[in-house]
Amino acid sequence: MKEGPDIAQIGSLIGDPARANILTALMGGRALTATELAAAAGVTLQTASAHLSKLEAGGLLAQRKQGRHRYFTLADDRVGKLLEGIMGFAASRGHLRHRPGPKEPALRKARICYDHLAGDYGVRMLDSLIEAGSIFAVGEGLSLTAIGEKHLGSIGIDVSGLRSSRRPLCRSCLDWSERRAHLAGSLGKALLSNFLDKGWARRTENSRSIFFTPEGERRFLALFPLELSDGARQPEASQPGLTNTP
Amino acid sequence: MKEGPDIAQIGSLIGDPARANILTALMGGRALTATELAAAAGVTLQTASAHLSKLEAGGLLAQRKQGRHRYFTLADDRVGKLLEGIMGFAASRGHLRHRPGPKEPALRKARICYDHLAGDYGVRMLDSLIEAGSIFAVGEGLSLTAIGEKHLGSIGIDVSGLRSSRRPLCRSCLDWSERRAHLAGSLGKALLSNFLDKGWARRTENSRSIFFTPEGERRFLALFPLELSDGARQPEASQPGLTNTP
DNA sequence: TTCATACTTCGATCGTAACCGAACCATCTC
DNA sequence: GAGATGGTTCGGTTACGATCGAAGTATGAA
Repeated sequence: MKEGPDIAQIGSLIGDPARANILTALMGGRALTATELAAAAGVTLQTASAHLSKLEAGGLLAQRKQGRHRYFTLADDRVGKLLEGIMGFAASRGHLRHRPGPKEPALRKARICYDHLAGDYGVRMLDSLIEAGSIFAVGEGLSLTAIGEKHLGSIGIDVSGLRSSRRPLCRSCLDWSERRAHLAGSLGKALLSNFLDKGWARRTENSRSIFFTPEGERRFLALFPLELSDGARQPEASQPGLTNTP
Repeated sequence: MKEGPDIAQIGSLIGDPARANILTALMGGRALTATELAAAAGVTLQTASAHLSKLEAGGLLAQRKQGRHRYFTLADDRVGKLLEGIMGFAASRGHLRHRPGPKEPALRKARICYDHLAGDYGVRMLDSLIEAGSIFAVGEGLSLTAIGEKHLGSIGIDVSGLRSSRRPLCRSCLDWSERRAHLAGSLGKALLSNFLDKGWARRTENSRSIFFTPEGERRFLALFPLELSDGARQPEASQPGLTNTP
């Protein structure tokens, strides 16, 4: 016993329902105030304050004072990835919260996962990019190709600018609703920002779901077509000479 | 609030120190009885029994009755991956258990991670395989090459047999002590089994650490050489035309 | 059958931590 | 300055869950 890092500490941080609600709310990516988080968690401000202190001490949250407000975010994208990983696991065990609520379908269709697009649309986007040869996939690894750089450049994504950041360009993130990978990393973030900037979609209040306008939806689907039928989708692309599929 | 899967439930399962000890012990990969796990967790048998019921109900554990014994294991390798992910996160935040114990160095050198080799030696093995062209890496994705299949076949790994299993052949797993990737998946498992079978190394009682014999260590290091100096190691291999590095 | 071992269930205790009311600071507006 | 809003700290209550002793069930050994 007592081997390795202390998983119990962060487990218990995530294990409290109020704190889990706070973390889930912050998965939306935007910075929220203590008051907003208290409402999200369903507790009073005092209680939320105590939770927020613990989460920050545990390294899960970062805060930034702005006037008399105190804005909280997830500490970094590693926290987001960790939480999405746990969500994926929980979803696979059927531990959905009680019963699917009315907002559930919208959430499954398109939602924000920390800072990038997830849900059916997120998965579709990655599938389409792989099919088009824009992204090269090996197992769980993703890499932008020269074709992809040109392709995305044409819709206004400055790849070379993204590459200067410390953060990996492409990262695969397991989608809890689709149980398949979608695109994360700085490129995933840039793509979602691009859609929001163009007005194709907008964020909804108090929810992680992303609402596409009819026009935006049309354009999105045109930009990311899928040739294969749904049943035949192959998430793990391979190449001659490479053998990774189970 | 109340969006998405219930992360609080599994958070609280992992969040109890006794249960965390049980899970950590089971990361060793071997099936353990309730009595053994009670000892590992530092609680009485009754208490452990209650914990084990909860963990099983939560889908983290699988049990198998054998005579009057009841053997527990992690439910599957996804649980192992989840736990290793949390460990990696916890280690990165400096949440090591209190202070490094006497067993810590051995654990950092070579240990078992569910069913494959981790620690310095695990990371070295993967680095060497990539350098030798046996494994092709793109970001976090790993793939066995034709060269690698021949190479590993020569030391007694039956790759085609492994490929028939449902489980992915190659998978990268983040090492909490080295903070870099090591090889998991059915190939990772087969390699460790191979070393143990050959007597190069053996498992230690009541610990996840792996002990290499002097002869085994010599052979292991010869089989997996490293050309690059330690400082210049490049975890994310790339290929002309592929651009994934930050 | 009898005894021992492995484990579970029951019942009671006990500690901790989540919770909120109230009071207290800090920052902004007027 | 006074008042309002955002947030923290303090104190006391409460409830849940971890814990163990004791008794009960199942399996194997003699």
